[in-house]
Amino acid sequence: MEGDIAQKLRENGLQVTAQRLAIMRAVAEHPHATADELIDAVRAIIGTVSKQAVYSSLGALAEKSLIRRIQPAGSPARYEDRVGDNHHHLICRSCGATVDVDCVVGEAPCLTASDDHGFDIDEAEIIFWGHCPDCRSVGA
Amino acid sequence: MEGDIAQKLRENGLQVTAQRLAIMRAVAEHPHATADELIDAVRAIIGTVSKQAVYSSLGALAEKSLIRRIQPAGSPARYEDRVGDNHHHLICRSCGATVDVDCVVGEAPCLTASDDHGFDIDEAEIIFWGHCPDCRSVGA
DNA sequence: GTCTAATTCTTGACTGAGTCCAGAATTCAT
DNA sequence: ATGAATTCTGGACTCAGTCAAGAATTAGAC
Repeated sequence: MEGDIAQKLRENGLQVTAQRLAIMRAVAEHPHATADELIDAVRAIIGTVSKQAVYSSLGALAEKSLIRRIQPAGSPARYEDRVGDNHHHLICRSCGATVDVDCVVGEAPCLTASDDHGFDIDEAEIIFWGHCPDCRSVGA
Repeated sequence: MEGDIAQKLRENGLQVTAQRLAIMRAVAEHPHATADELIDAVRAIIGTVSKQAVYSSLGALAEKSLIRRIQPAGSPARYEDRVGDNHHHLICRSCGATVDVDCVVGEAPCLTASDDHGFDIDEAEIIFWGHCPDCRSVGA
């Protein structure tokens, strides 16, 4: 429901705007999409948006953990809907395909570093790199 | 020894050039440096290099696993010397400080995904995000 | 419903990191 | 020494993302 989203925005002190609702919808409908792809998706929903509105909303939403941002090496940032369940990602080196992978040890295991060097760690980001079945068969 | 490096290059089918030797030295002397910082470091060693030479050499060296490239979100790529020992990184969200962390479970544990989706996985990249002691005390 | 302050959006210029290209210079096997 | 292959130089260019100023929208107070 659109209402749910509006409420989540309000709960986090964010104003409810047509752009943000559309962005949330676009992210939900296009998991792992880039900002550029989301701009197109949002335009398909409400006609027009500025690049800036999308970037700043994605930033605000990510900050409030309503969405999650992942930045794989060699690729622009991607956004997803699925938050709060410590899952990781598996990315194809040749085609960039991105899939979700549940956490190896079940319960946020890797969240603990062997030595935290005095840091206050709040997130562990894990990316598995490899080649997807399609690209392997092509010999990439 | 410079000779060791030259030999490693040859073993991997790469030609030995002044630029590459200097790049290897620069990476060794500046762990976690960005390409830009390395360009400066290389210039300090051999006087001049083109940006391109550095980028392409870093690429070739990383491909042969003579160095490792890490690409933290929101920061340019960084390079390091320490390869082959499955260690991870801990990065400060505010100042970008990067430190090495040994693997949590000792022996490349996270290298196994719960479900590989048919992918041929060759690397697991783990980045811990948080705030370093300095930035915490400043209240960042 | 109206008003006002704060937040958000638009437009467009701009930066930073990295890539592409063509020609010149080096390396290295013979 | 010689020639083929690799690597380097320099500069234009792309792509992702940021900055800034003013216009528009939102939401709480009346």
